[in-house]
Amino acid sequence: MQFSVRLPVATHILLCIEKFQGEYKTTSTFLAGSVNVHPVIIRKTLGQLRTAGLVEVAAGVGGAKLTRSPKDITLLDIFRAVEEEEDLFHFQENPNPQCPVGRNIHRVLGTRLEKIKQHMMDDLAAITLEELLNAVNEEDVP
Amino acid sequence: MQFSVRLPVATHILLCIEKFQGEYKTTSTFLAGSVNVHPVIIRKTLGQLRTAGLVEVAAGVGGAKLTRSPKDITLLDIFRAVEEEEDLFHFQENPNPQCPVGRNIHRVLGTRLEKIKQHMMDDLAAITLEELLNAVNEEDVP
DNA sequence: ATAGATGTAATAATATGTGTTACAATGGAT
DNA sequence: ATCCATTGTAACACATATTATTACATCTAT
Repeated sequence: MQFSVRLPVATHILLCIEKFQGEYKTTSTFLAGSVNVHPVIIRKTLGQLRTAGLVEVAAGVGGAKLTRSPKDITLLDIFRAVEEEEDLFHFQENPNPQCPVGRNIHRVLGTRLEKIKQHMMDDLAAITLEELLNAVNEEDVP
Repeated sequence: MQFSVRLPVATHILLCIEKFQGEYKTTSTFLAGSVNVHPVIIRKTLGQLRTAGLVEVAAGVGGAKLTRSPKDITLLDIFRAVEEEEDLFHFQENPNPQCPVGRNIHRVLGTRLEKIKQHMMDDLAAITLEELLNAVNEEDVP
């Protein structure tokens, strides 16, 4: 079980938008060429990023740009833009309320798993697009 | 995107095995009654827990028991027993190596996501079956 | 031997993720 | 005003993962 490719792809898109700003028009086809997915996937993802307020996309003319500085965009912003807000783990719906384990498992285990998810969110929030962009620029191994 | 019901179900199973040890024979049908899933799901999950060395199952006669104390079984043990070992996020296979973002994204983002997964594993390792069992016993709200 | 139980394969139904085609709508360029 | 590259979005196809269920061979205390 793993999270989908959407966070990595969305992050890739945002990095390209910022890196190539002014140099190339970052159309869905251009971005698709870097990420290596179908342009429609790019457009769908850009749509989610636009809904989340992270990018502005020029309808008609084409191209996208960030709405704010890369230092103010975190992986958590991107994660929330492309993933549903839900529990980290799926719980069995109707455990037996006659059983002391059954009637307590969701609360007892759920609260603890909730905290783990919160840690994950905190970790994602600590990584900015700027940090990733710097790493790409400084550690580039052509 | 969320993890499957397997970790919660496996944890439920282990809690029941320990809680009802000596009182009831914890067969797949008995456990299925508490978890509210099909007995075959229980048997498959018990199979994974047995492979991981967490339980012994009495073939033929029926019933299961833990191989060690609940304080020595963590959620990480259970997680590893029922989930594949893989990256937390799925990466796009072939990003464009001509693009500075494309040829660095996997390493730059991957190493950071790897750390987040490690934190999650550490969090899971910090929660023991004993802690959960105590919580079930002490906070039981019938 | 029998009865109840496990181990496991096979199948089905459902959901999710990803790729693709198609096309209306947009908006600058001419 | 028209053209054309582009976006936005629906529709569909396909693969994979998850969960439920049936079936049955195997096991073991009695």
